[in-house]
Amino acid sequence: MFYNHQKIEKKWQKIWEKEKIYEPNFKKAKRPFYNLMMFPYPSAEGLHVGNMYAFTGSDIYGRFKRMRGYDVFEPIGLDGFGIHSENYALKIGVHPSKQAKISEKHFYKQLKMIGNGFSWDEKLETYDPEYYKWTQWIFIQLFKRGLAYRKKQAVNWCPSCKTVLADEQVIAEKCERCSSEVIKKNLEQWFFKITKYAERLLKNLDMIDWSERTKIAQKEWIGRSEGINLKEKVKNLNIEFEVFDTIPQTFLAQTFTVIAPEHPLVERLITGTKYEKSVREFVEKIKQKKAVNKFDVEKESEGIFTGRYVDNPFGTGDLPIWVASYVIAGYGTGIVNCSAHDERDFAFAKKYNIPLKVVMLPLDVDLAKKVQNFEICYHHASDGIIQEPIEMKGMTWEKARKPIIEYIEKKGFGKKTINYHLRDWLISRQRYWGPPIPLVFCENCAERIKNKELGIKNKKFDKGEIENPGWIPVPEKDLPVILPYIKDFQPKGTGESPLATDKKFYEVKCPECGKMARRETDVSDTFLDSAWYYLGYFFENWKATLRGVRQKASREIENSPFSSPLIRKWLPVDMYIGGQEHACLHLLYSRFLAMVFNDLGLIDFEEPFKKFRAHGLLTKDGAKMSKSRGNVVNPDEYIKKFGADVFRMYLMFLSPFERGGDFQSKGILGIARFLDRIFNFGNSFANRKVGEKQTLNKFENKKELEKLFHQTIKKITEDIENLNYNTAISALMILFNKMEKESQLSIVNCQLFLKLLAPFAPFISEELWAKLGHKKSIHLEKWPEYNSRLLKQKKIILIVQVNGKFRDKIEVNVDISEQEAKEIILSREKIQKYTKGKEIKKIIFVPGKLFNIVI
RNA sequence: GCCUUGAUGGCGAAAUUGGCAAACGCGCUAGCUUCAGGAGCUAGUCCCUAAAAAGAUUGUGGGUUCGAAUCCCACUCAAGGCACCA
Repeated sequence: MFYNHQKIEKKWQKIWEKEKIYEPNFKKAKRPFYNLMMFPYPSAEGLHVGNMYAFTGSDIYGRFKRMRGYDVFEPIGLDGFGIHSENYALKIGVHPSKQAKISEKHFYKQLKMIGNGFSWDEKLETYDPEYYKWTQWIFIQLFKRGLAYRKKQAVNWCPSCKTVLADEQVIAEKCERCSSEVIKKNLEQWFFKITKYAERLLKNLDMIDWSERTKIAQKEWIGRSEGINLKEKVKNLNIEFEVFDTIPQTFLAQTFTVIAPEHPLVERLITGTKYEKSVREFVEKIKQKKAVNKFDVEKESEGIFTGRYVDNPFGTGDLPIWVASYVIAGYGTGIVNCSAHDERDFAFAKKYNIPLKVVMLPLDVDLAKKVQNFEICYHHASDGIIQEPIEMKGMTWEKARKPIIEYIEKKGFGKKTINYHLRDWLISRQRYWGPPIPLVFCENCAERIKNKELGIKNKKFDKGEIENPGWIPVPEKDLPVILPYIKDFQPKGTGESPLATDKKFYEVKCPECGKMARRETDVSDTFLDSAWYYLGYFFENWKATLRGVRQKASREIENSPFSSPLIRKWLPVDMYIGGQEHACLHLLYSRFLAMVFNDLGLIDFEEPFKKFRAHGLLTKDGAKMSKSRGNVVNPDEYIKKFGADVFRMYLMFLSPFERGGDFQSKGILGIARFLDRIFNFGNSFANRKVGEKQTLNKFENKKELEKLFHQTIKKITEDIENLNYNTAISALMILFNKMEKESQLSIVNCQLFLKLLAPFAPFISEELWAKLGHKKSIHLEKWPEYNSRLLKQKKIILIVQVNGKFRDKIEVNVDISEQEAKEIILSREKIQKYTKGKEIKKIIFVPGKLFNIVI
């Protein structure tokens, strides 16, 4: 019989949706399981095969958990607000609000095609005003607590997208979205204080069950480094500053100091000296080079002497202060003490003939000579021997660290300090398609705050208002600030959003004092939309459930969107699956916001995703799929031709889910054949009644097959739990190959097999299940249990080795003793061939496994 | 430079975590079939060999062990990430 997948799949999509088999009862659910997959952003015509790969992997896990008795919630939505979708709209010349509706239709259609068990009733879109109302609300909560602030600094600017970007969105100096070279611009922008949470973001990583590589990536991005801040004074000037040093062991080797060109102190150091003009020129030159990011670290380590000295607190001579291109203004204090025990410092000193000093030597005499003669730079050597200070002489570099830090602190030279590489999250964007930042700038209120008029009409200014004078949040009852329709939505490149062209939008009265004010015209970063969406599903549902109807939440702001009892019940997310590329973007931002919500008392957890697994990358002919390479695979054609089940199983059969794989369509026929055979096999049972031969559960006279069934159940159960779908499918094949060869299989065997197949091939298993006469969906059936007693073997194959080489195998009782085995084995001809005339030195016997004769 | 992951037949891969290397699938070869389709069935398919026995073989080189794809050391290559962070 021909398997008409197109007809069958359509039929079941409809039935599933109508009968709501994937909609959990949020209130009554006994064993809630939140199975989340990163929701897609519509930045192209449709989903590509990589998305399908990820969604299928997540869905198999969800279906498995559902059959294991959990109330699984598998939501879906679209991250359709923001630069990703806007860039696509720009490309095809359609207004983003119009394109959003088109994408919605197409994406949801594709997502239905793949056969996932989504809760369609709960879907959400981030551009829905009912959704971004809360994105704005969250912005205001952060503002009020002083976690959002405005600051002018050199920021990443994408000349193609014509907007600023967060550090996390700059990948290898290129824009995360369009791969253009990112440059630096000095602009005033909104930031979220994620650095305040650096330590917590780092520490909590030890408590969550995440893919190790994702955790490592976050750890490195946060970049904690412990060191010491040394106090310094500038000679003949009333200037004091600190320098950060992570390797205080060699602090006495420091012979000069370098300062970043952008450092505000540079001006004060040189004003009125003969160095003034040349240093200023140098600073300008470096700034310009840095702006276009054409700065080669290796080749262009340049500097200039400022004419000033540090009054050395250690009494080892004054340290000349240089401006050096390799110092970063934004890290540590932007000023660094330099020594012969640092490669860059060493090279810099050699280039400009600055004197060096050595305080640590290797044990090797020849090498030590070279170090002393400044021929090589000796650094980061755990076994280097410290020469100074005298108190630590003879200690190794590694061992000296602690006592030297104590020594420095005791002498009052400096203090222990921790620095992080993590920077604050740049949140504003000069684009159209995003949630308007819900703030208003009022000159009058700015004046009042500057004049310390901190309270008016019984209302006090909050922390955010005091720290950002003049900036007043939109009252929560007035949310959302609706994104106006602007025909010419193109980014302007002026440093202002297209919203700044709409007078009606930005001319508002100050919500605080009533005078004329100007609304913020920037929108917020897309990653803010997606940093809380996992909560959004519950928020809307909660409201709908309370009202007993499924409808969107009302416009009124309730106490808090997060106070739903369902959030307490369903969160944090039990299993989150997504791409590794979001390790330092979405996954970091989501954790940060959850911590903030936790601090605000909105939620009772601070880690949103208990378990996270990064799926592998699906490549095409060994290369990443991308439009520029022209190797993007369109899944629709494959689904149309072979069916969703074949496509799902083919993708999962490629390789382990967490490793990713290479899409070479030639193997797909194997899976197509396999499902075809299953379909024919299942149909041969179709005309029997369900009740018939129900008792054949016992597998009479088919001990071997019975055992295989139980082995397979065990294997697949474990494999799915570990996301090893490829070997689970292989186990299904092995079992089915055996079943086909059996002449008298019971309907029970068939049913059992279909259940094991169900998470992988939801349509065909459902179709055959129904043909067997079942009224209830197979996806709501109970997952088969295996009998571990049956798996115990009485007879086993004992492997016989001679000198560790495989020579023979014999079937014996599982509990055979060494002596018994020895007698049998040594009498065998095959073995005698090797042992004849040789002395047996040793016998290694692993019970139930192996017998090794050493001669 | 640093970090992560990986390297096993013609290809995708498997190996109970130190105990029969190559399960399962693709491809290929031969035969049988005929609902000419995305065919099906049977047998074979790591290398050397006419075949068998024996042997060699998991990127390279070394080590630990009765025994290594698996553990340790050094290196090579590939993919991805970070990178002036003192």
